[in-house]
Amino acid sequence: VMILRSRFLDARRKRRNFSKQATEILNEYFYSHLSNPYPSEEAKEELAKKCSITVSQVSNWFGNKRIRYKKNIGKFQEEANLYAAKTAVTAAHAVAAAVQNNQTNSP
Amino acid sequence: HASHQEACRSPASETSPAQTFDWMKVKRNPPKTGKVGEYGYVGQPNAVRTNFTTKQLTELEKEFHFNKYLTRARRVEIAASLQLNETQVKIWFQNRRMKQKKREKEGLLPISPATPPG
DNA sequence: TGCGCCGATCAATCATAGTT
DNA sequence: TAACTATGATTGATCGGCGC
Repeated sequence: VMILRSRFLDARRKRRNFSKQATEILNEYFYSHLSNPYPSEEAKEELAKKCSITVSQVSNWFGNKRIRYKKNIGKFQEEANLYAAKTAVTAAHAVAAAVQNNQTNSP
Repeated sequence: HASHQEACRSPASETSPAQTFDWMKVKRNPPKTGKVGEYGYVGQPNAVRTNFTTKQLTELEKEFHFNKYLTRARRVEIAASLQLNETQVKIWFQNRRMKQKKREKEGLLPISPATPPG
């Protein structure tokens, strides 16, 4: 078993978890697009900027998230409901704002 | 099988996290990387990911630096000398090119946070 | 009709960070 | 401190689309 792992011992070495808010942003996107969690290149760039990470890292995050989610959906139910509720509130606010905006400046 | 739950809905914000969408059912076919015999394909469809040895990777890397693209002839030579399928060599180069491109892209933008507000 | 390439993704695994 | 889990990155290989 001379599987020379030495080739790795250089990159994956020091890994840093993303900031909590970055993960928050990524999860919000993921769960609010659960029917099709495949952000476009543009969306990835936007997420990358908001999270202060690279586009590749956004791609890696979604790739890992999708695989791990479908591998064990049950394990993510709690998280899914959490973000579902969160986005629901956000959506409600958005609607409220839209209504407000509609009443104030709309022919 | 088919579900009949979507009538009208916003592009975002799902209401039932428990739903199983098509992307969750996606399954990749197992690798058909069978061993190459003198009589053509032999052996079972290697159902697992091949682990290239350091020697193979070193040679492939060396060749890559010489040529980013392979000719059919060169591919045959390398595959034979490294005990790999022509397909594996072809795929390795393909992935290597993508990796190279990603590196060039990464090593240019990240270091330039020049982003004016607005 | 087939092949190689691109771009995106899958899926398994590695090595580490965080938790118990 | 050890054992276990969560997570970011890597990579051989697949999928769909494009051009020749």
